[in-house]
Amino acid sequence: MAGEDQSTIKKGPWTEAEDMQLACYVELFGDRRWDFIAKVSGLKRTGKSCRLRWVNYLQPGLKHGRMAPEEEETILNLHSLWGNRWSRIARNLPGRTDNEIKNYWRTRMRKKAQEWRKTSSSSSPSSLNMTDVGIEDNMPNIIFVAEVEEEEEADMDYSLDQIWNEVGELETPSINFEGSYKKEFNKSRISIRTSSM
DNA sequence: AATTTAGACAACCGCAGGAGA
DNA sequence: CTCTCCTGCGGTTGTCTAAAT
Repeated sequence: MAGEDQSTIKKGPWTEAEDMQLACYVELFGDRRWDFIAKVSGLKRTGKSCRLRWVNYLQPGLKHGRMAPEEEETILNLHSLWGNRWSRIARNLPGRTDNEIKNYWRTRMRKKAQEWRKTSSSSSPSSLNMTDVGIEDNMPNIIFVAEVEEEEEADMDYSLDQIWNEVGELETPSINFEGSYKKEFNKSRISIRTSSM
């Protein structure tokens, strides 16, 4: 245990005063020893929370707001190369954080999944070629086969997140479903076939 | 004008890996 | 060598706001 008093740990959005306090202490002690900073600053936050706040919001040089078209393109390219290695992708986008990129990607994929659902409901509902999703140009042909359980089929309780998860994973065949990828894959209700057409 | 929906952003959680005792 | 603690990463959830109905 980190020895934090659970009863006094604060959660939720940071206030401006907390931000200033954190920034001061990071200035003093550097952006490394987060548990220490959390303690000496008097902030009732965990070291983890302090680090996250600094990295994603307070750190100098961060860009906020919409992604530029060049940034979007970079994300697409790097994601097709590295998959969900957000921090790695972020290192190639100065001023952007892994969290930001992850959020951007998630939103984008959700949108794609919705578009797909619309179009697929008017055509064949049970299979999907990746090119239909509009993401894939340089992948082997991959076909989704939805194995929707009966009780879920009726009300389309077919999570968009699951769809985009699968799409995201498939974009990076080199990742080989390691670690949490594997975990998520096992939970999935979609099976995936790679066809060699 | 009120309500609902979608998008964007912020923050938490669990886990894994590395460093140091 | 083993254990503990800390940090960083990726996934997930919550919140806020703008747009649509």
